[in-house]
Amino acid sequence: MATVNTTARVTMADVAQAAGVSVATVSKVVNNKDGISPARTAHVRRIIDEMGYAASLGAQSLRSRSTGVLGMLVAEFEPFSTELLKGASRAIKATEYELLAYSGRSHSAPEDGWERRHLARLSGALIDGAVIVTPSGTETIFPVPVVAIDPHLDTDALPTVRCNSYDGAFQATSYLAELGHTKIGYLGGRSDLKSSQERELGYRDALLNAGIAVNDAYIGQGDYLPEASQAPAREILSREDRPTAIFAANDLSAIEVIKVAEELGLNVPRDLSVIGFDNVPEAALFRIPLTTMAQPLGEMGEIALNMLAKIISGEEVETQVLLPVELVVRDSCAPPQHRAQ
Amino acid sequence: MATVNTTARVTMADVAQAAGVSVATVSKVVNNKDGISPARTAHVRRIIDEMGYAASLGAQSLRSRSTGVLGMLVAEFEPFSTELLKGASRAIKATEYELLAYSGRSHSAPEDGWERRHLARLSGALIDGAVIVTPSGTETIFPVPVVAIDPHLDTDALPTVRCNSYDGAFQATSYLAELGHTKIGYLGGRSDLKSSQERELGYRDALLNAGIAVNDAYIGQGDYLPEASQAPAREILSREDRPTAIFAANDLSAIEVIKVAEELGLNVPRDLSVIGFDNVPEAALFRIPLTTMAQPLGEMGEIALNMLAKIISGEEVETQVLLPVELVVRDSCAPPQHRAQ
DNA sequence: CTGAAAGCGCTAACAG
DNA sequence: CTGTTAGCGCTTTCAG
Repeated sequence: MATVNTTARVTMADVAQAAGVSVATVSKVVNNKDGISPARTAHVRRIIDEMGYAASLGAQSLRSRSTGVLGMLVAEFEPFSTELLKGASRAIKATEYELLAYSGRSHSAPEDGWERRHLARLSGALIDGAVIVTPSGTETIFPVPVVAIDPHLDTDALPTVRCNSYDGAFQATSYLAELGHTKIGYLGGRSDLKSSQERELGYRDALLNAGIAVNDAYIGQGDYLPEASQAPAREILSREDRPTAIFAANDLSAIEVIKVAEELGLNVPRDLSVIGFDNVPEAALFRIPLTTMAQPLGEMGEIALNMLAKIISGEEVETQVLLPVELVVRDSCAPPQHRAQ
Repeated sequence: MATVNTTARVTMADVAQAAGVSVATVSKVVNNKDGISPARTAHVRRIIDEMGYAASLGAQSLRSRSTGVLGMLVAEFEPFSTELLKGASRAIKATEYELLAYSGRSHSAPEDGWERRHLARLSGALIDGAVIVTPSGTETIFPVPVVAIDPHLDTDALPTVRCNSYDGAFQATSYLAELGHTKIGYLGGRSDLKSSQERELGYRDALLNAGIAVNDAYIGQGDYLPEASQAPAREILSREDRPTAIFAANDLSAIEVIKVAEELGLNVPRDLSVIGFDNVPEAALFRIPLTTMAQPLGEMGEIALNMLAKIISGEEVETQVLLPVELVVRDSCAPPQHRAQ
C-alpha cells in the first residue's frame, strides 16, 4: 500500500519557539555568528539537534546569496557524466562545499542551451558556482562562476577543462590505418560541440596523413547518443562498398555501431573494426571489449571542481586545461580481412 | 588568469518591467495559469526567452511547496550510488520531473543519519520527494515522500528497494565452499545497515550448511569503504592460519582485500580467493576481474524512482521490493592450493 | 547580547 | 483579464 507518511518540516521559527528565543538568535547560532551568549548558544544548539533542524537551502540562499554548495549541471546522468561526477565528488571532500548534481528536463529542448536554464534556476539561489558538462549554448557569462567540461565554444572566454580531441581522433584513426584499413568510416558526435568538430578534423587529417582519401559517404553523425547513432551507422554499413573500420566519436555510439553491424550479419572485429572515444566503464564491459581513446574522466571532474572552488575564492588559476588522451587497445579492432573486390 | 565574469541574475521583476506588466502576470505565464490574454502571454513569453529567464528554484519552492524536482540523496558519489543514479536518470525521462542528486558533507558526522539533514535542507523547498541511498538513521517519516535503497532498518515503515543480501551472501560463501575452501573469511560492511547484517548471516549459515565452523578470527569489518577495509583485511591475512578465501561485503572492499593480499606477497586467486558483492563497473575493470554477487543496480534506481513518482501521485504501489542477486564468475576465485599443514 | 522588522524572488488569493 | 497584497523561511541591519 502506498501510505504517504510525512511530517511537517521543522522551521527556524519552530526551533526558536521551542528554545524560547527569537528566530534571529537561532539564525545567528546556526551561522556561528558571534554576539550570542555561550549558554544560549549551547541551549539552542541542543534544541536544533533534538528537532533535527537544518536550514532550508532554498530560503537560506534566497536571502544570503551564498550557500556553500557547488553544482554540477548535466543533461543526463549517463556514463560520461557520472564518471566526471565521481571525480568531482572525490575533489569536493577537500573543500568546505557540498555537491549538488542537477539534470533538468533537457528532453524537451534538445540542444538549446539547457545549461543556461539550469543555471538560472539554481544560481543566485542554491549554488555558489557550477561545473557544466558539455554545455551547448553560446553564453559565456553566467550569474555565478562556472567552469565547463567539453564545451561548445571555440573560445577561451569560459574556464574549461577538456581533452585533446583532435589528437585523440588522429591517433585513433591512425591506429586503424596502421592495422591496414583503408576504408575507415567516422560516426561523429554532437556537431555543436567543439570536441566533436575537432574529432572529425583529427579523423580527416589522419586519413590524409595516411594517404587515404576522405570518403564522405563513410561519415555519419550520431550526436554522441546511442539512439541517434543507429540510423547513420546502418546507412554507412549497408553500402555495397562499406568501410572495414569505423571510428566513433564516443564509446556509446561505438557500441551502437557494433550492434548494428551484428544485425547486418557482420562480425566484429573480423569484418569490421570499431574504435570508440572516452573509455567509459561500459566500453570495457561490453560483450566485445571496446578499443577506445581514453579520457581521464575522473581526473577531469576533479580538476574542474578544484578550478571552480579556486575561482570562487578569487585565486589565480589556469583557466584552460587540456588533458592528453590515451589509446586503450581491447578486442574490437583487427586487421582487415581480405575480401574479393 | 582567474576572471570571475558574472552577470546579475534576471529575476521575474526584471522580466515584468521589460514586458511592461506586473510580476503576477509573469508568474501566471510562467506557470501556464489561465486568465492571461493570448497576446500578453505570447509577449511575455518572448521577453522571457530573450532574457533567458528561468524561475529560481529556491524562491519558487519557498512559496509553492512543489517544484517538479525529485531528489536522490547519497552520502557520496561513488560507483554504487552512481550506478543507481544512472538508472534513476533513465526512469525520470518518462516522468515530468527533473532530477537533483545531492551529496552533503557527510564527512562531518559519519554514520549519523545524514539523510535526515540532507532532506531537511532540500525538502519543503526544492524537492517534492526523494530516494535515499543507504540511509543510516532510524527515522521513518520525513517532510516529503521518500523511498529508500538498501536502508538501515529492519522495518517495513519505509518504502524500500533492495536485494536479497542474505541469499547473495549464502550463494557467495557456498560458491567458495564448493570450490573446496574451508577457511573462508568475511569482511563485513557498515554494521548499521540491514544489508550488512544479512550478509554476515548468510555467510555464517552457508558455512554451517557446508559443515564448516565459523571462526571469528576470520571476520572483520570494513564499513563498505576501501579506507576502512585495509586494516581488518591486513589483520585477517597476517594470521599464521590465514583463510584461503574471503567474501567481502562489497566490491570496493573486495578490491582492497586483493591489494592488501598482494602487499603481503599473496597471489590472487592462487593463494587467496576473493569474492565481492554489488558488481559495480569497477569490479570487472579491476586488474584481476572480480568474481562477485551482482545486484541489478541500474534497475534498482529505476524502480525506486518510479515508486517515488507513484507514491507522490497517490498511486498504490508495492512498497517493499526485493530483487534477486546473481553470481558473476570472473577471475578472483580458484580452488585452494594444497599447503603443508 | 538579543529581538523586531525588512526583504530575498516568487506564488496565491483577492480586488478591480 | 490584470495588478495589488501578503507572506514562504531565512539573514541582516538596527534598536534596545
